[in-house]
Amino acid sequence: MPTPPIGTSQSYIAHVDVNSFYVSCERVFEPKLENRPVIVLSNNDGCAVARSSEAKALGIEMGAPWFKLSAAAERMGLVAKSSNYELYGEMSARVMKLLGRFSAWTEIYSIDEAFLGVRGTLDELQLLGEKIKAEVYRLTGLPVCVGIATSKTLAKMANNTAKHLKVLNGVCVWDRAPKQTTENLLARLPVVEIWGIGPRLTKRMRGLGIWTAKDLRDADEVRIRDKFSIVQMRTVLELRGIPCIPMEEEREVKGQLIFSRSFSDPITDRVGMEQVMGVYAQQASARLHKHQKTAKILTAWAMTSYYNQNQDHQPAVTVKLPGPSADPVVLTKAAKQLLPQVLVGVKYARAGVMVMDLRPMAMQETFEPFVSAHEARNIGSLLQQIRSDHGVKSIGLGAAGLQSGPSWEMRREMMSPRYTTHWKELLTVKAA
DNA sequence: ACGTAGTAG
DNA sequence: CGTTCTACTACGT
Repeated sequence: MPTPPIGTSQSYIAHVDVNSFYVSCERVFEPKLENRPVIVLSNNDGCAVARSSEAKALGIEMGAPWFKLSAAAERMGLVAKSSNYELYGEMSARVMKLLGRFSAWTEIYSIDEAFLGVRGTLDELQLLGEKIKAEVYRLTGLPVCVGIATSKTLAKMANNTAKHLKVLNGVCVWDRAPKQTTENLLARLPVVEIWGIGPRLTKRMRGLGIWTAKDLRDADEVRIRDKFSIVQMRTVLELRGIPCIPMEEEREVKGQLIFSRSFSDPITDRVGMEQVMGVYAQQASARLHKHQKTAKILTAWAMTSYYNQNQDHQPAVTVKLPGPSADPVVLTKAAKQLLPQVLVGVKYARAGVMVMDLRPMAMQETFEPFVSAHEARNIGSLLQQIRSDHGVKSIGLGAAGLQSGPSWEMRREMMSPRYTTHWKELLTVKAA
């Protein structure tokens, strides 16, 4: 008697992503934005980072600078919103929690995307995709598309197909479509549209006669590895439906943390830069404390605007900390080592602090020859405690602790209320 | 070990 | 005048 088959159904990957995520979040709380061209702007209201389909139809590109759009916005009926990351972060958490109901095996890939390990017949998978879409919409108000295939790369491609082909109603199970259809799609899809293939690789691939997803899938994978790298070889196999990019474990903190921002007004002096370094270093300290991590290396940098070609300057320092640390005093001191390189009178448009080589904060009794006096007295934890009780702006060291917002604080003139995270900004509903 | 290139969202 | 921010992997030295 034959043993029963272990899995009668194949293992698949579902890729779920929210349509125009930031715009959709804004629409949940402001339904009059439905069916209108809407964009969400980057920090400082600099450029468009999310566009509704109507805005895309107006020809507004990703990254289009607001100063070039603002004049014509009213005539076009275009609505712009400043980014409200607190709102998006919270909506994202709701979606991800919900997706956990459909699979115990999920990978949160970005703020608005997740991969889910799923099984079933092709028809069952179709129903599952429809169910996911309907439930996310019912419980969060956000529209998603679902792509299902045997590899992550194809699942992404299926999702993209679901977004573009209206007849699919937002769900595409790749292997369920007629062979002829998927072959045509691949033959028409430029390589730059494939996950992992950017503009540089696209150019090099064209040189080898590889223009479409079909060309790449049918290319010799060993040749691809030799001409490019193992990453692109995996892409070739993934396009053939062979999973090569595994589902990743959830990582609590990444290998590095970066704090960087463009300024609303450029910084031209050492005092200003000193304040900025203080703020970033303390933000870094706060995040490290929150995750109970320490860093061994800190890099601080500043740069002039890319568009200011006659004044190009990018000072940077990398500092090996005296020992693994999350201490705000240690980090601030390290970040300020950038200052001697800062030229007075040069217009710095942005700056940042990056901490690397992160590792878990040592337990209490570990031998620590490099502990500073501040650390020994636990000032870092104290600051962290006060921040969590009274808000991140309640306390800080030196110039970074100043209350009045310096001139380089973020410009966010069109920001929506933080509906879901601040009691005073709750949505008001009026009964007719 | 560290810096650079390339990519994603 | 002005064009986001964060984080990864691979590779070459």
